[in-house]
Amino acid sequence: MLVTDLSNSAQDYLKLIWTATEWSATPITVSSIAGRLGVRPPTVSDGIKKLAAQNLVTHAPYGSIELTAEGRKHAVAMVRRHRLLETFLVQSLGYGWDEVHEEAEILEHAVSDKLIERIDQCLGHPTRDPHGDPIPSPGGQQHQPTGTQLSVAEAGSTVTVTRISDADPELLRYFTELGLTPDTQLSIQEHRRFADLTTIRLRGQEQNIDLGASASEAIWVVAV
Amino acid sequence: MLVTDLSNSAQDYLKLIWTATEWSATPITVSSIAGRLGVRPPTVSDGIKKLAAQNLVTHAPYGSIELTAEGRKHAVAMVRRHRLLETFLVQSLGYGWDEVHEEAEILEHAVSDKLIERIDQCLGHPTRDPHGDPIPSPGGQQHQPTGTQLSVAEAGSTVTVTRISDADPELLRYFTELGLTPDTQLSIQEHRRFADLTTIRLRGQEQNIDLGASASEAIWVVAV
DNA sequence: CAATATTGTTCGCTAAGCCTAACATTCTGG
DNA sequence: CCAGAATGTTAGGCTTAGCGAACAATATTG
Repeated sequence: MLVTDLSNSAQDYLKLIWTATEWSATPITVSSIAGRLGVRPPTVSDGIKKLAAQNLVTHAPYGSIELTAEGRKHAVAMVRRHRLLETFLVQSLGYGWDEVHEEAEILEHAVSDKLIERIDQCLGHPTRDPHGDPIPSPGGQQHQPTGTQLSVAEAGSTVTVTRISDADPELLRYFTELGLTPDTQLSIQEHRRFADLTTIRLRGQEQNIDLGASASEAIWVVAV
Repeated sequence: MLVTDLSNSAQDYLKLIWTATEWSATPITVSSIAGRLGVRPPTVSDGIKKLAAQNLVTHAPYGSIELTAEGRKHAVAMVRRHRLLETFLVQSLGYGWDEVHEEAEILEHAVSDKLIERIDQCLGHPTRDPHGDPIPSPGGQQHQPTGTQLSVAEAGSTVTVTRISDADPELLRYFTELGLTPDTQLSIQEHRRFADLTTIRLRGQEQNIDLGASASEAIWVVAV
Protein backbone atom coordinates (compact mmCIF):
# COMPACT_ATOMS: atom_id res chain seq x y z
CA MET A 1 0.00 0.00 0.00
CA LEU A 2 1.14 3.52 -0.77
CA VAL A 3 1.07 6.35 1.72
CA THR A 4 -1.02 8.29 -0.79
CA ASP A 5 -3.79 5.70 -0.39
CA LEU A 6 -4.35 6.65 3.24
CA SER A 7 -6.86 9.32 4.22
CA ASN A 8 -5.48 12.73 5.12
CA SER A 9 -6.34 12.20 8.75
CA ALA A 10 -4.61 8.80 8.84
CA GLN A 11 -1.54 10.45 7.34
CA ASP A 12 -1.70 13.13 10.01
CA TYR A 13 -1.97 10.67 12.87
CA LEU A 14 0.95 8.57 11.68
CA LYS A 15 3.23 11.52 11.03
CA LEU A 16 2.40 13.05 14.37
CA ILE A 17 3.07 9.85 16.30
CA TRP A 18 6.39 9.37 14.59
CA THR A 19 7.47 12.99 14.96
CA ALA A 20 6.64 13.01 18.65
CA THR A 21 9.15 10.24 19.24
CA GLU A 22 11.83 11.49 16.87
CA TRP A 23 13.63 13.70 19.38
CA SER A 24 12.35 12.66 22.75
CA ALA A 25 10.71 9.54 24.05
CA THR A 26 7.60 11.27 25.43
CA PRO A 27 4.82 8.68 25.37
CA ILE A 28 2.12 9.58 22.90
CA THR A 29 -1.44 9.87 24.22
CA VAL A 30 -4.88 10.33 22.76
CA SER A 31 -5.19 13.81 24.20
CA SER A 32 -1.74 14.90 23.03
CA ILE A 33 -2.70 13.92 19.50
CA ALA A 34 -6.05 15.67 19.86
CA GLY A 35 -4.33 18.82 21.09
CA ARG A 36 -1.81 18.94 18.24
CA LEU A 37 -4.38 18.17 15.58
CA GLY A 38 -7.01 20.53 16.92
CA VAL A 39 -9.68 17.87 17.30
CA ARG A 40 -11.46 16.36 20.28
CA PRO A 41 -10.33 13.20 22.07
CA PRO A 42 -13.26 11.03 20.88
CA THR A 43 -12.25 11.77 17.31
CA VAL A 44 -8.72 10.56 17.97
CA SER A 45 -9.92 7.53 19.88
CA ASP A 46 -11.96 6.50 16.84
CA GLY A 47 -9.17 7.36 14.46
CA ILE A 48 -6.58 5.31 16.30
CA LYS A 49 -8.96 2.39 16.43
CA LYS A 50 -9.20 2.48 12.65
CA LEU A 51 -5.43 2.66 12.26
CA ALA A 52 -5.10 -0.32 14.60
CA ALA A 53 -7.61 -2.25 12.47
CA GLN A 54 -5.34 -1.59 9.47
CA ASN A 55 -2.27 -2.74 11.44
CA LEU A 56 -0.63 0.64 11.24
CA VAL A 57 -0.49 1.12 15.00
CA THR A 58 -0.79 -1.15 18.01
CA HIS A 59 -3.28 -0.03 20.59
CA ALA A 60 -5.38 -1.80 23.19
CA PRO A 61 -8.10 0.28 24.89
CA TYR A 62 -6.48 2.53 27.49
CA GLY A 63 -3.12 1.22 26.35
CA SER A 64 -0.14 2.84 24.72
CA ILE A 65 -0.07 3.82 21.07
CA GLU A 66 2.80 2.60 18.93
CA LEU A 67 3.57 2.43 15.25
CA THR A 68 3.91 -0.92 13.54
CA ALA A 69 6.66 -1.36 10.96
CA GLU A 70 4.09 -0.63 8.25
CA GLY A 71 2.79 2.42 10.09
CA ARG A 72 6.31 3.72 10.60
CA LYS A 73 7.03 3.37 6.90
CA HIS A 74 4.07 5.58 6.01
CA ALA A 75 4.85 8.03 8.80
CA VAL A 76 8.40 8.48 7.55
CA ALA A 77 7.11 8.91 4.00
CA MET A 78 4.93 11.78 5.23
CA VAL A 79 7.83 13.36 7.10
CA ARG A 80 9.93 13.14 3.94
CA ARG A 81 7.17 14.86 1.99
CA HIS A 82 6.77 17.58 4.56
CA ARG A 83 10.45 18.38 4.87
CA LEU A 84 11.16 18.29 1.16
CA LEU A 85 8.26 20.64 0.57
CA GLU A 86 9.48 23.04 3.23
CA THR A 87 12.95 23.00 1.72
CA PHE A 88 11.56 23.58 -1.75
CA LEU A 89 9.40 26.50 -0.69
CA VAL A 90 12.42 28.20 0.89
CA GLN A 91 15.02 27.35 -1.77
CA SER A 92 12.97 27.71 -4.92
CA LEU A 93 10.13 30.06 -4.10
CA GLY A 94 11.67 32.48 -1.65
CA TYR A 95 9.55 31.61 1.36
CA GLY A 96 10.86 32.47 4.81
CA TRP A 97 11.48 29.53 7.14
CA ASP A 98 8.70 30.84 9.37
CA GLU A 99 6.13 30.63 6.54
CA VAL A 100 6.59 27.12 5.24
CA HIS A 101 5.14 24.88 7.90
CA GLU A 102 1.48 25.63 7.34
CA GLU A 103 1.77 25.47 3.57
CA ALA A 104 3.64 22.15 3.67
CA GLU A 105 1.07 20.79 6.09
CA ILE A 106 -1.55 21.03 3.35
CA LEU A 107 0.62 20.23 0.34
CA GLU A 108 2.03 17.03 1.85
CA HIS A 109 -1.40 15.46 1.35
CA ALA A 110 -1.79 16.63 -2.22
CA VAL A 111 1.51 16.10 -4.03
CA SER A 112 2.18 12.90 -5.93
CA ASP A 113 5.18 10.68 -5.35
CA LYS A 114 6.42 11.79 -8.73
CA LEU A 115 6.35 15.43 -7.75
CA ILE A 116 8.17 14.73 -4.49
CA GLU A 117 10.94 12.94 -6.34
CA ARG A 118 11.20 15.78 -8.87
CA ILE A 119 11.53 18.26 -6.06
CA ASP A 120 14.16 16.10 -4.38
CA GLN A 121 16.11 15.95 -7.62
CA CYS A 122 15.73 19.66 -8.34
CA LEU A 123 17.11 20.44 -4.86
CA GLY A 124 20.03 18.02 -5.23
CA HIS A 125 18.79 15.47 -2.66
CA PRO A 126 18.98 17.68 0.42
CA THR A 127 19.51 15.96 3.78
CA ARG A 128 18.13 18.67 6.07
CA ASP A 129 15.16 21.03 5.89
CA PRO A 130 15.26 24.79 6.64
CA HIS A 131 14.84 24.12 10.38
CA GLY A 132 17.69 21.62 10.44
CA ASP A 133 15.48 18.54 10.59
CA PRO A 134 16.85 15.52 8.72
CA ILE A 135 15.03 14.51 5.54
CA PRO A 136 14.48 10.74 5.38
CA SER A 137 15.56 9.01 2.16
CA PRO A 138 12.89 7.56 -0.15
CA GLY A 139 13.57 4.20 1.48
CA GLY A 140 12.90 5.64 4.90
CA GLN A 141 16.47 5.91 6.19
CA GLN A 142 17.78 9.06 7.76
CA HIS A 143 20.87 9.98 9.69
CA GLN A 144 19.86 9.78 13.31
CA PRO A 145 19.25 13.19 14.83
CA THR A 146 21.58 13.96 17.71
CA GLY A 147 21.77 16.61 20.36
CA THR A 148 19.77 17.90 23.27
CA GLN A 149 17.50 20.82 23.89
CA LEU A 150 19.37 24.02 24.64
CA SER A 151 17.37 24.27 27.84
CA VAL A 152 19.10 21.21 29.25
CA ALA A 153 22.51 21.51 27.56
CA GLU A 154 25.53 21.99 29.79
CA ALA A 155 26.23 25.57 30.90
CA GLY A 156 29.66 26.79 29.87
CA SER A 157 29.82 24.59 26.78
CA THR A 158 30.10 25.70 23.17
CA VAL A 159 27.62 24.07 20.83
CA THR A 160 26.25 24.05 17.30
CA VAL A 161 22.54 24.45 16.63
CA THR A 162 21.29 21.32 14.87
CA ARG A 163 17.60 22.02 14.67
CA ILE A 164 14.93 24.54 15.63
CA SER A 165 11.33 23.52 16.08
CA ASP A 166 9.05 24.92 13.39
CA ALA A 167 5.99 24.83 15.62
CA ASP A 168 5.86 28.58 16.32
CA PRO A 169 6.38 30.93 13.35
CA GLU A 170 6.60 33.96 15.65
CA LEU A 171 9.51 32.38 17.48
CA LEU A 172 11.24 31.67 14.16
CA ARG A 173 10.94 35.32 13.18
CA TYR A 174 12.52 36.29 16.50
CA PHE A 175 15.39 33.85 15.86
CA THR A 176 15.84 35.33 12.40
CA GLU A 177 16.33 38.77 13.96
CA LEU A 178 18.90 37.35 16.36
CA GLY A 179 20.69 35.52 13.53
CA LEU A 180 20.03 32.24 15.29
CA THR A 181 19.61 29.53 12.64
CA PRO A 182 20.64 25.89 12.20
CA ASP A 183 24.42 25.45 12.15
CA THR A 184 24.99 28.61 14.19
CA GLN A 185 27.61 28.20 16.91
CA LEU A 186 26.99 29.61 20.35
CA SER A 187 28.24 29.34 23.90
CA ILE A 188 25.93 28.70 26.79
CA GLN A 189 26.63 31.25 29.50
CA GLU A 190 24.28 30.06 32.21
CA HIS A 191 20.92 28.61 33.08
CA ARG A 192 18.92 30.62 35.58
CA ARG A 193 16.80 27.85 36.87
CA PHE A 194 13.85 29.51 38.55
CA ALA A 195 13.58 32.33 36.05
CA ASP A 196 13.58 29.66 33.32
CA LEU A 197 16.14 31.71 31.45
CA THR A 198 19.11 30.52 29.46
CA THR A 199 21.80 33.04 28.60
CA ILE A 200 23.77 32.44 25.41
CA ARG A 201 26.24 34.28 23.23
CA LEU A 202 26.39 33.72 19.47
CA ARG A 203 29.82 33.06 18.00
CA GLY A 204 31.37 36.30 16.81
CA GLN A 205 28.97 38.51 18.74
CA GLU A 206 29.62 40.60 21.83
CA GLN A 207 26.39 40.71 23.74
CA ASN A 208 24.57 38.00 25.64
CA ILE A 209 21.04 36.92 24.78
CA ASP A 210 18.49 35.68 27.31
CA LEU A 211 16.09 33.04 26.10
CA GLY A 212 12.95 31.94 27.94
CA ALA A 213 11.83 28.36 28.32
CA SER A 214 9.82 28.13 25.11
CA ALA A 215 12.75 29.44 23.08
CA SER A 216 15.45 27.32 24.71
CA GLU A 217 13.28 24.20 24.40
CA ALA A 218 12.73 24.83 20.68
CA ILE A 219 16.49 24.82 19.98
CA TRP A 220 18.47 21.59 19.78
CA VAL A 221 22.24 21.65 20.00
CA VAL A 222 25.19 19.35 19.85
CA ALA A 223 28.62 19.89 21.46
CA VAL A 224 31.17 21.32 19.02
CA MET B 1 -15.49 35.00 0.27
CA LEU B 2 -12.31 33.41 -1.01
CA VAL B 3 -12.20 30.59 -3.52
CA THR B 4 -10.19 28.59 -0.98
CA ASP B 5 -13.20 28.60 1.34
CA LEU B 6 -15.24 26.51 -1.08
CA SER B 7 -15.22 22.72 -0.91
CA ASN B 8 -13.11 20.87 -3.45
CA SER B 9 -16.19 19.65 -5.24
CA ALA B 10 -17.70 23.15 -5.42
CA GLN B 11 -14.40 24.36 -6.90
CA ASP B 12 -14.53 21.54 -9.45
CA TYR B 13 -18.10 22.32 -10.52
CA LEU B 14 -17.44 26.01 -10.97
CA LYS B 15 -14.21 25.53 -12.89
CA LEU B 16 -15.81 22.93 -15.12
CA ILE B 17 -18.82 25.08 -15.95
CA TRP B 18 -16.63 28.03 -16.80
CA THR B 19 -14.17 26.00 -18.85
CA ALA B 20 -16.94 24.39 -20.87
CA THR B 21 -18.04 27.81 -22.09
CA GLU B 22 -14.57 29.28 -22.60
CA TRP B 23 -14.12 28.10 -26.18
CA SER B 24 -17.53 27.10 -27.36
CA ALA B 25 -21.03 27.93 -26.25
CA THR B 26 -22.14 24.33 -25.66
CA PRO B 27 -24.86 24.46 -23.01
CA ILE B 28 -23.78 22.81 -19.80
CA THR B 29 -25.92 19.96 -18.48
CA VAL B 30 -26.07 17.85 -15.35
CA SER B 31 -24.96 14.75 -17.19
CA SER B 32 -22.10 16.50 -18.99
CA ILE B 33 -20.77 17.61 -15.62
CA ALA B 34 -21.25 14.12 -14.20
CA GLY B 35 -19.40 12.60 -17.13
CA ARG B 36 -16.43 14.93 -16.86
CA LEU B 37 -16.18 14.62 -13.10
CA GLY B 38 -16.65 10.87 -13.04
CA VAL B 39 -19.67 10.96 -10.73
CA ARG B 40 -23.33 10.05 -11.16
CA PRO B 41 -25.99 12.54 -12.19
CA PRO B 42 -27.78 12.62 -8.82
CA THR B 43 -24.54 13.71 -7.19
CA VAL B 44 -24.30 16.63 -9.58
CA SER B 45 -27.96 17.49 -9.19
CA ASP B 46 -27.43 17.83 -5.43
CA GLY B 47 -24.17 19.66 -5.87
CA ILE B 48 -25.63 22.22 -8.23
CA LYS B 49 -28.53 22.79 -5.87
CA LYS B 50 -26.06 23.67 -3.13
CA LEU B 51 -24.16 26.05 -5.42
CA ALA B 52 -27.44 27.70 -6.33
CA ALA B 53 -28.25 28.11 -2.63
CA GLN B 54 -24.92 29.97 -2.26
CA ASN B 55 -25.70 32.15 -5.28
CA LEU B 56 -22.76 30.84 -7.25
CA VAL B 57 -24.91 29.48 -10.08
CA THR B 58 -28.45 30.05 -11.27
CA HIS B 59 -30.48 26.92 -11.75
CA ALA B 60 -34.18 26.12 -11.59
CA PRO B 61 -35.10 22.41 -11.60
CA TYR B 62 -34.74 21.04 -15.13
CA GLY B 63 -33.47 24.45 -16.17
CA SER B 64 -30.15 25.63 -17.53
CA ILE B 65 -27.07 26.06 -15.35
CA GLU B 66 -25.25 29.35 -15.40
CA LEU B 67 -22.59 31.03 -13.32
CA THR B 68 -23.43 34.15 -11.37
CA ALA B 69 -20.86 36.97 -11.27
CA GLU B 70 -19.67 35.61 -7.93
CA GLY B 71 -19.50 32.06 -9.23
CA ARG B 72 -17.57 33.19 -12.29
CA LYS B 73 -15.05 34.98 -10.12
CA HIS B 74 -14.29 31.78 -8.22
CA ALA B 75 -14.28 29.70 -11.39
CA VAL B 76 -11.72 31.98 -13.01
CA ALA B 77 -9.62 31.89 -9.84
CA MET B 78 -9.54 28.10 -10.10
CA VAL B 79 -8.59 28.24 -13.78
CA ARG B 80 -5.77 30.65 -12.92
CA ARG B 81 -4.54 28.24 -10.26
CA HIS B 82 -4.70 25.28 -12.58
CA ARG B 83 -2.89 26.94 -15.46
CA LEU B 84 -0.19 28.54 -13.35
CA LEU B 85 0.48 25.19 -11.71
CA GLU B 86 0.72 23.46 -15.07
CA THR B 87 3.13 26.11 -16.31
CA PHE B 88 5.21 25.82 -13.16
CA LEU B 89 5.46 22.05 -13.35
CA VAL B 90 6.72 22.26 -16.92
CA GLN B 91 9.01 25.28 -16.55
CA SER B 92 10.48 24.65 -13.13
CA LEU B 93 10.25 20.94 -12.52
CA GLY B 94 10.79 19.42 -15.93
CA TYR B 95 7.36 17.86 -16.36
CA GLY B 96 6.16 17.05 -19.86
CA TRP B 97 3.04 18.90 -21.03
CA ASP B 98 1.24 15.56 -21.12
CA GLU B 99 1.93 14.91 -17.40
CA VAL B 100 0.78 18.11 -15.75
CA HIS B 101 -2.98 18.03 -15.99
CA GLU B 102 -3.64 15.34 -13.40
CA GLU B 103 -1.12 16.74 -10.92
CA ALA B 104 -2.51 20.28 -11.26
CA GLU B 105 -6.02 18.93 -10.84
CA ILE B 106 -5.12 17.91 -7.28
CA LEU B 107 -2.76 20.74 -6.40
CA GLU B 108 -5.18 23.48 -7.43
CA HIS B 109 -7.25 22.60 -4.36
CA ALA B 110 -4.30 22.57 -1.98
CA VAL B 111 -2.10 25.56 -2.74
CA SER B 112 -2.59 28.85 -0.92
CA ASP B 113 -3.13 32.15 -2.67
CA LYS B 114 0.30 33.16 -1.48
CA LEU B 115 1.92 30.18 -3.19
CA ILE B 116 0.08 30.87 -6.43
CA GLU B 117 1.30 34.45 -6.46
CA ARG B 118 4.87 33.31 -5.71
CA ILE B 119 4.71 30.90 -8.61
CA ASP B 120 3.32 33.63 -10.86
CA GLN B 121 6.17 35.92 -9.87
CA CYS B 122 8.81 33.21 -10.22
CA LEU B 123 7.59 32.50 -13.77
CA GLY B 124 7.51 36.18 -14.72
CA HIS B 125 3.72 36.48 -14.92
CA PRO B 126 3.13 34.10 -17.82
CA THR B 127 0.04 34.68 -19.97
CA ARG B 128 -0.35 31.20 -21.43
CA ASP B 129 0.05 27.68 -20.06
CA PRO B 130 1.94 24.82 -21.78
CA HIS B 131 -1.13 23.95 -23.86
CA GLY B 132 -1.56 27.53 -25.03
CA ASP B 133 -4.51 28.31 -22.77
CA PRO B 134 -4.60 31.89 -21.50
CA ILE B 135 -3.87 32.39 -17.80
CA PRO B 136 -6.35 34.82 -16.21
CA SER B 137 -4.88 37.68 -14.18
CA PRO B 138 -5.35 37.73 -10.39
CA GLY B 139 -8.27 40.08 -10.95
CA GLY B 140 -9.90 37.63 -13.32
CA GLN B 141 -9.15 39.30 -16.64
CA GLN B 142 -7.68 37.42 -19.54
CA HIS B 143 -7.15 38.13 -23.18
CA GLN B 144 -10.06 36.55 -24.94
CA PRO B 145 -9.13 33.30 -26.61
CA THR B 146 -9.62 33.38 -30.34
CA GLY B 147 -9.62 30.81 -33.09
CA THR B 148 -11.55 27.78 -34.16
CA GLN B 149 -11.06 24.07 -33.97
CA LEU B 150 -8.77 22.73 -36.67
CA SER B 151 -11.56 20.36 -37.65
CA VAL B 152 -13.70 23.26 -38.84
CA ALA B 153 -10.99 25.67 -40.03
CA GLU B 154 -10.94 26.59 -43.68
CA ALA B 155 -9.13 24.13 -45.96
CA GLY B 156 -6.30 25.71 -47.90
CA SER B 157 -5.54 28.30 -45.21
CA THR B 158 -2.36 28.72 -43.23
CA VAL B 159 -2.86 29.01 -39.49
CA THR B 160 -1.08 29.19 -36.15
CA VAL B 161 -1.92 26.75 -33.36
CA THR B 162 -3.21 28.71 -30.39
CA ARG B 163 -4.15 25.93 -28.03
CA ILE B 164 -4.31 22.18 -27.68
CA SER B 165 -6.73 20.52 -25.30
CA ASP B 166 -5.00 18.85 -22.37
CA ALA B 167 -7.79 16.34 -21.85
CA ASP B 168 -5.97 13.36 -23.37
CA PRO B 169 -2.30 12.86 -22.37
CA GLU B 170 -1.86 10.15 -25.00
CA LEU B 171 -2.85 12.58 -27.71
CA LEU B 172 -0.40 15.15 -26.34
CA ARG B 173 2.42 12.61 -26.56
CA TYR B 174 1.47 11.97 -30.15
CA PHE B 175 1.55 15.70 -30.91
CA THR B 176 4.97 15.92 -29.25
CA GLU B 177 6.28 13.30 -31.67
CA LEU B 178 4.87 15.25 -34.59
CA GLY B 179 6.33 18.51 -33.30
CA LEU B 180 2.84 19.94 -33.09
CA THR B 181 2.73 22.40 -30.18
CA PRO B 182 1.15 25.78 -29.49
CA ASP B 183 2.45 28.51 -31.81
CA THR B 184 3.33 26.00 -34.53
CA GLN B 185 2.33 27.18 -38.02
CA LEU B 186 0.69 24.76 -40.38
CA SER B 187 -1.31 24.71 -43.57
CA ILE B 188 -4.59 22.89 -43.88
CA GLN B 189 -4.48 20.69 -46.99
CA GLU B 190 -8.00 19.30 -46.95
CA HIS B 191 -10.88 17.97 -44.91
CA ARG B 192 -12.08 14.54 -45.93
CA ARG B 193 -15.55 14.83 -44.59
CA PHE B 194 -16.82 11.29 -44.29
CA ALA B 195 -13.50 9.81 -43.25
CA ASP B 196 -13.37 12.51 -40.55
CA LEU B 197 -9.80 13.21 -41.56
CA THR B 198 -8.00 16.51 -41.79
CA THR B 199 -4.75 16.65 -43.70
CA ILE B 200 -2.21 19.24 -42.62
CA ARG B 201 1.40 20.11 -43.27
CA LEU B 202 3.60 21.68 -40.62
CA ARG B 203 5.56 24.75 -41.65
CA GLY B 204 9.02 23.74 -42.82
CA GLN B 205 8.14 20.08 -43.24
CA GLU B 206 7.69 18.08 -46.42
CA GLN B 207 5.16 15.41 -45.66
CA ASN B 208 1.46 15.67 -44.96
CA ILE B 209 -0.10 14.47 -41.72
CA ASP B 210 -3.60 13.01 -41.43
CA LEU B 211 -5.45 13.76 -38.21
CA GLY B 212 -8.63 12.04 -37.10
CA ALA B 213 -11.61 13.80 -35.56
CA SER B 214 -10.44 13.63 -31.93
CA ALA B 215 -7.06 15.12 -32.86
CA SER B 216 -8.36 17.87 -35.12
CA GLU B 217 -11.00 18.83 -32.55
CA ALA B 218 -8.37 19.11 -29.81
CA ILE B 219 -6.38 21.69 -31.79
CA TRP B 220 -7.46 25.33 -32.00
CA VAL B 221 -6.02 27.57 -34.66
CA VAL B 222 -6.15 31.15 -35.82
CA ALA B 223 -5.48 32.45 -39.33
CA VAL B 224 -1.92 33.75 -39.77
C1' DC C 1 -6.18 2.99 50.12
C1' DA C 2 -10.19 5.30 49.04
C1' DA C 3 -11.86 9.39 46.82
C1' DT C 4 -11.22 12.38 43.36
C1' DA C 5 -9.21 14.08 39.14
C1' DT C 6 -7.68 12.99 34.73
C1' DT C 7 -7.83 10.55 30.69
C1' DG C 8 -9.95 7.46 27.31
C1' DT C 9 -14.01 5.26 25.18
C1' DT C 10 -18.72 4.53 23.64
C1' DC C 11 -22.93 6.28 21.96
C1' DG C 12 -25.75 8.87 19.16
C1' DC C 13 -25.82 12.70 16.30
C1' DT C 14 -24.46 16.01 12.10
C1' DA C 15 -22.74 17.24 7.46
C1' DA C 16 -20.55 16.34 3.05
C1' DG C 17 -20.22 13.52 -0.85
C1' DC C 18 -21.11 9.79 -2.96
C1' DC C 19 -24.26 5.87 -4.52
C1' DT C 20 -28.78 3.15 -6.54
C1' DA C 21 -33.58 2.86 -7.37
C1' DA C 22 -37.62 5.07 -8.30
C1' DC C 23 -39.96 8.83 -10.04
C1' DA C 24 -40.68 13.31 -12.77
C1' DT C 25 -39.94 16.13 -16.59
C1' DT C 26 -38.58 17.39 -21.10
C1' DC C 27 -37.26 16.23 -25.75
C1' DT C 28 -37.93 14.03 -30.08
C1' DG C 29 -39.45 11.49 -34.00
C1' DG C 30 -43.13 8.89 -36.00
C1' DC D 1 -49.09 15.72 -30.91
C1' DC D 2 -48.27 11.88 -28.33
C1' DA D 3 -45.32 7.88 -26.86
C1' DG D 4 -41.06 6.42 -25.80
C1' DA D 5 -36.34 7.90 -24.96
C1' DA D 6 -33.36 10.76 -22.69
C1' DT D 7 -32.41 13.56 -18.97
C1' DG D 8 -32.98 15.36 -14.27
C1' DT D 9 -34.60 14.96 -9.46
C1' DT D 10 -35.98 12.89 -5.12
C1' DA D 11 -35.59 9.55 -1.55
C1' DG D 12 -32.97 6.80 1.15
C1' DG D 13 -28.60 4.66 2.36
C1' DC D 14 -23.43 4.33 2.94
C1' DT D 15 -18.83 6.16 4.61
C1' DT D 16 -15.71 9.41 6.70
C1' DA D 17 -14.69 12.67 9.95
C1' DG D 18 -16.12 15.39 13.15
C1' DC D 19 -18.89 16.76 17.62
C1' DG D 20 -20.87 16.58 22.87
C1' DA D 21 -22.67 13.84 26.64
C1' DA D 22 -22.29 10.02 29.33
C1' DC D 23 -19.68 6.37 30.98
C1' DA D 24 -15.27 3.56 32.09
C1' DA D 25 -10.67 3.09 33.45
C1' DT D 26 -6.51 4.74 35.31
C1' DA D 27 -3.72 8.01 38.11
C1' DT D 28 -3.02 10.89 41.87
C1' DT D 29 -3.20 12.40 46.26
C1' DG D 30 -4.90 13.35 50.89
